[in-house]
Amino acid sequence: MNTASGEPVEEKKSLNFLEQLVEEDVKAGKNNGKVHTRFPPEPNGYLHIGHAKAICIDFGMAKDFGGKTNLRFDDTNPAKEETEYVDSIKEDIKWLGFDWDDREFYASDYFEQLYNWAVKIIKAGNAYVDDQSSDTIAEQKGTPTTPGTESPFRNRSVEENLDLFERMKNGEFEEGSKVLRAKIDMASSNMHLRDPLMYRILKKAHHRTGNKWCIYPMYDYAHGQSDYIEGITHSLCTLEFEVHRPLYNWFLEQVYEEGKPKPRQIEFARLNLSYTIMSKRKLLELVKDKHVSGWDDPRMPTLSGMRRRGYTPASIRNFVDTIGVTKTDGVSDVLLLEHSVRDDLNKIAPRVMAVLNPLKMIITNYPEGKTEELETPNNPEDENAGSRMIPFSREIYIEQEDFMIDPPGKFFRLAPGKEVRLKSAFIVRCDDYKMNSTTGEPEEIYCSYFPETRSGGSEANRKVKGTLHWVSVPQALKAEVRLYDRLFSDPEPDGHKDVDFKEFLNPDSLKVSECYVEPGLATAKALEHFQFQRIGYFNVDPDSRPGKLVFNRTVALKDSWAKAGA
RNA sequence: UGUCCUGUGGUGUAAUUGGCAACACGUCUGAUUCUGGAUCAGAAGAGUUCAGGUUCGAGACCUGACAGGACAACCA
Repeated sequence: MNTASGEPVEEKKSLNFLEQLVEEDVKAGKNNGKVHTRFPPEPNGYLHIGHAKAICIDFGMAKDFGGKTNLRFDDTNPAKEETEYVDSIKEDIKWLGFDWDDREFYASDYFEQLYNWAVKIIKAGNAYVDDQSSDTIAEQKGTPTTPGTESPFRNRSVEENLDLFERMKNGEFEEGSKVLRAKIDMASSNMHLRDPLMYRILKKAHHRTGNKWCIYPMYDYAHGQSDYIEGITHSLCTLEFEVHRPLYNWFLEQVYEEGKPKPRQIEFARLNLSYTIMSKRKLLELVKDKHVSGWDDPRMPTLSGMRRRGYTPASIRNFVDTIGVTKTDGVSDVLLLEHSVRDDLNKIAPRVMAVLNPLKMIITNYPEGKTEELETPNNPEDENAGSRMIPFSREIYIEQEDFMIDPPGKFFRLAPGKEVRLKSAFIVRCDDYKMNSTTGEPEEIYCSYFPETRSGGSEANRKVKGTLHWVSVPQALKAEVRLYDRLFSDPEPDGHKDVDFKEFLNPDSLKVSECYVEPGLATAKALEHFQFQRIGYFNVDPDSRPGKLVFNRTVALKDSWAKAGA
């Protein structure tokens, strides 16, 4: 944008609350004005659209302030974590368009350091080994409204604690028989400060450290210290960690050395999407119980599922950008997401001819056996997209719903006696039709065409209300289409206390059928995007094979005719 | 009956030393179109959860309600 004088005008976009806080820190010279963030997934599931928001924020914030972002796997629980998830997470972040360079870290890389710091905290008298069972510890925790009670082991000597903790590490005790706890305040109004666990005994192999350790640090202890080790300045996370912040800071103070970057935790609202569930546990349930074909089922809100469905990285980034960053948790409408894909695909997806529910049209005055090639633009929204040739002949398929024997007033399509344009071809008039005696539906329609109305021809400018897409019968390719719809029929499937979210599974979320597509699609590659003209955006499923094409519907085109309730 | 956080059109957000509530999506008109798409023009829709207070002036500041969310895993 420019002013009359040619001066560039800064498009003033207001900063979100996170950017404001970070900017204040930078201006105040904290951490020498540096900004370094991290994205810390736990490798226990696939990334979903909610993670995409966090990724965009973590990487975007650093980029905006000239800093870097680390990828750190928060792998402190060997019982749940697997390498399969590590690989998929890396693939998804790259696909989304972000890069961590060589800064790929693991909390498990820090186990030794974390252990040494724990020893230091014990020596300072701020941690102790507790011999009680988890049930007893839970009981002593109190409730949000009543204070907890102190463990009888709370005041063991430093020497005894040191000895016990080392023996815990050496595997001398059974799983669950001892834990290391921070000694803070059993009466705190913040439950997380009531002597939280730092370490538990887990005799399980870890996906990276194998059997080297049999004690593993808890999230609160490991996460903040990992931030500190990596020189993270801003530890951005979701709102549910808000109450953890005092503990985050407490642990940090135990080991902090002057002059080093001091990470600051700031929380933002996680993404909630209507008609969608975001819980990893529940998504896993859908996979395990075979309600979907896998983590990458195109109906899943996972990034791998959305990629397969035909969502583009840009559409997801734009979506995240439009919903913004705040501390108010609400539910964003999937409509915004869908608008975002349409918007992106409209600009980049080549238009092709495809007929989902074929109805044969015979053009009675077109020479039998003749075929001609007609030129059609690849994408009218993109001047550089060029054009291609498509075959036309005496018999073509049109969409069943584009023909009505007795149409209502504003029906712009084909009906007996009416004229319509065939996209990039001719204007035709319907003269007659044949009914199928068993179905009671039209089976074939007979039309005459007007040779001079060919696109670019002398009568091409004749006004007709409707334009139909079509596919020439002899050259048509048969393909499979998978028509996807929302996985759930309720706006908040997991928002009902007494009803299981699976009750809201949409039985029509997938309809598989056959269609006819133009011959040029024979060479379409997996994940390639197209617009099936007048129908919707589709992409090629990885299941697709030469001779057995498979298309997924990403999202339908907006349809004001259907919406009018016709 | 605790502590912390949050309340702005249907939805998501904006209003940066207090100054006539803005934008996007959606909705509805109309124009245009060889996609009933896209595009363009326009309209409706909130007086900012409520009640007090400070002020010439409050969405913003103060007080008190109310509503929603988070927190009592050897999960992250």
